[in-house]
Amino acid sequence: MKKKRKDGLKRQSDIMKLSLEMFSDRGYHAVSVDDIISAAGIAKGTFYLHFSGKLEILEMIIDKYLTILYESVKVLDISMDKSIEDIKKIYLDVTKILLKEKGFGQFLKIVLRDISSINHELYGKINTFYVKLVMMSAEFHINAQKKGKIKKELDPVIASYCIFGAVKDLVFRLVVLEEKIDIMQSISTMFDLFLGGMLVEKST
Amino acid sequence: MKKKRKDGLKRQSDIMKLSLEMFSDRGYHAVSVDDIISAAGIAKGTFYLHFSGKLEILEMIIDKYLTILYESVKVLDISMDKSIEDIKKIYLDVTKILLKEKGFGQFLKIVLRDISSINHELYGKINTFYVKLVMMSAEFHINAQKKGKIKKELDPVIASYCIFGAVKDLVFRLVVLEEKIDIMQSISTMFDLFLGGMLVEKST
Amino acid sequence: MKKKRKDGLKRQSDIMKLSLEMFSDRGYHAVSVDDIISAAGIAKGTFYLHFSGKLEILEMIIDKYLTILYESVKVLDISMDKSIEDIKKIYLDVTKILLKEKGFGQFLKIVLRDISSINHELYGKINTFYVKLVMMSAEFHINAQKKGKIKKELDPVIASYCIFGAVKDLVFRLVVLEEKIDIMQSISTMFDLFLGGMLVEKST
Amino acid sequence: MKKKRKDGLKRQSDIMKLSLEMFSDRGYHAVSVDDIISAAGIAKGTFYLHFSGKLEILEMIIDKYLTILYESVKVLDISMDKSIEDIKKIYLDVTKILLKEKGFGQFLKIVLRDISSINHELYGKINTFYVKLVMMSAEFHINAQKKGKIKKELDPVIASYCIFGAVKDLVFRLVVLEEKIDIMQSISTMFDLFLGGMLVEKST
DNA sequence: TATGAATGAGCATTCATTCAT
DNA sequence: AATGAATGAATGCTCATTCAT
Repeated sequence: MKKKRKDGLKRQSDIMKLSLEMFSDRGYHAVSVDDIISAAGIAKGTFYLHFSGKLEILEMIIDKYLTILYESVKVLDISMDKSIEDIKKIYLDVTKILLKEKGFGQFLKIVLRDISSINHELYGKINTFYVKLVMMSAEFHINAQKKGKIKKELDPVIASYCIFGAVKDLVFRLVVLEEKIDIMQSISTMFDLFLGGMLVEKST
Repeated sequence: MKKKRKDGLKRQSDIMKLSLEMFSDRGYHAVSVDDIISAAGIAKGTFYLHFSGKLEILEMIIDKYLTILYESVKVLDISMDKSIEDIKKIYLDVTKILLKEKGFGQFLKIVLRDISSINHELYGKINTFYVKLVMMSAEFHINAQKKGKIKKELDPVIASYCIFGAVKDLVFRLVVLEEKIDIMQSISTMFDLFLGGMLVEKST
Repeated sequence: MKKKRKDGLKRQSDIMKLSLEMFSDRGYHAVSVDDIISAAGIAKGTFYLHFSGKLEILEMIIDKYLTILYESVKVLDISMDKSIEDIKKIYLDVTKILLKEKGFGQFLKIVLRDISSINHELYGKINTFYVKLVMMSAEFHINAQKKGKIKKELDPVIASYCIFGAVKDLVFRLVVLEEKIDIMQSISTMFDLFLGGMLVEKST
Repeated sequence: MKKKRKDGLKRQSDIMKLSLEMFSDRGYHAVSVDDIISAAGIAKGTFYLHFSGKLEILEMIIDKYLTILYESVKVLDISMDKSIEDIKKIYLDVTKILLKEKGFGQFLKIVLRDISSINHELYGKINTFYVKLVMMSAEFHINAQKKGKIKKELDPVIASYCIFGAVKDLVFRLVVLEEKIDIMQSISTMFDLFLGGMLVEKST
């Protein structure tokens, strides 16, 4: 009966925030529109006033965070010429900023757990970004290879996929499985592993 | 109207094969029991004669392939003392055998794409196996570290997670995204990367 | 296609009235939700908008009439001190009022014919009311015994159960079996029987 | 696989005994043919070899006990001329014999709890027997009225219905509700009540 | 903007019964 | 006489979406 008037964008943003949390907690498929509207305290019609359906909410969530990520990546892009230590620092800084927002973890959880099984071109968007990251990494490798810093015989794309595969799995265990992981040690080990390899150098 | 009689197990196995294919093609959530029975040309009742529900089919599929995988892993387990080259060969042999069966690829697709969003303790089964593999790898590392073949400063568990993360991502792109990937080169690069690292050794 | 809009409570009440009639006519088990919705000319969803299931409708019907009955009983409760003739009159008045509403007869039919075979705690509600009635009667007996109006050697609870058993059977034949019964004579005979017994008093 | 051959009648009787127990415990509607055959350890087909369906089993059970009851009633029928004490004794004897068989209690439970809500002419059979009993009682009353033992102003049929209504309710509470009831006292009170009434005789 | 009653296709499941073996 | 795989109509229920108010 009450017609709580709100600024349209504010309401939309509220519903998105709430949906993100519910999707993250219970999975996209397990959350119904009814769940969302009763949690948001709005009527059915109001929901469809703001979104064309359940999928659109997810799309908007994905778009929102993807926009942020593309922005963040620009910073890395410029850094092409910097040293590994600088890169490392920038990565960590960006990561810290992103993880500060609660929603980003929830976004990651949905992306890593659910998106691939929803399909609707949505996975494409995510994958496009992922591939872009990998390719940036590959370009960086090529650059470093030209400078003689990195082994020339390594395929830069494949190597990049390996690194991001390892990182993705770490994030999955952290965000989706909620394992207690010593992140600093994990990252440190990853750097050592990817930079120096496992084999003991044979001293001649 | 016709009652096509079959041996109970044969029919069950037929339905499972068909379901596996449909789950793999269209995703677990997108396939309804109706889809399965109309594709299988059987009546509703016949389905529920063999399975308690849609989830049970998936469980039985998972169990079937997990059993095969646990069997396959036994072979690797014994190989603890062998050289890296031997290990490499055994892995490739097992992989070849597994990939020969069409169903195994479909199983992998479901596992990598859908399972994490279904949850129902089913993901646990898969993860338990995955962790077992990682731990076997870690034990192998420890062994190799004792023999001085592998760097002692690398955490064997984290390193193993990195390797399996990279491999998982490769398989995902291969099986789920159906990218055309040069597998031999990918594996070769992965070996070089993980064994020798990226950095050019500074010759003094 | 058309969306006949109604006040929520009005529609709910309409469905209840209709269900009551159908349950009464054909028996609770013989009436499916489909039967109800097609008779009511509403969609499946509309039914489940108002009721959580078939059983809930019955529960709400029971609750509605039980509330009325408990209200009616309050009148009797106060009358503890009155004479048998007064009691008789009040009983008849209340009965007349109740039987005026068509639904009450249907309610009685369901209660007497179906409820005991549905069980789901629902019978408990009915039985609780029935026992309350019997106990009120027993208290009245005790009162009358104290005043020397009624034989002291009769167990008041058992006697009350006898009376209500006889009445219940009468109502059953009237409402469920739809026998043509001369109610006034039946009640009159019952009063004579229970008050004075069957045996001819031996005059000395 | 095993084809346990049994005498047809023995098997039929076994299934009936089992069904009776299950119907009595869980209610006719709540027991499926599947329940029966799995409890009996026979195959679906075997069941339909002996019975045309679930309802037929119930019918056969009802018929069986009704036959016994009609037999028992013959004894009472002859006793028309005997005294109240003799009648009382015969009733108690017959009751004792009947209650000795476990199945009779189960039969009563089904009859009093379920039958009226199944309807299918089956209730008619039961009711016919019930009415026969009532009418026998009425005839006895008339007889006794002629002999001046019982008040002439009481309608013998209505009075009989009262008595049987009271008895039915007692049996219901005993068999269906499984209340702990002092049967001897109940019967004793009932006799006192129906024979002598409640009112204290006014001595002049 | 906002509401919430209404929709109906879709889904999972049950179960009495049939019939080829 | 016995089996049990197969049937399919029937049933209960969900849920994204629409639309009159």
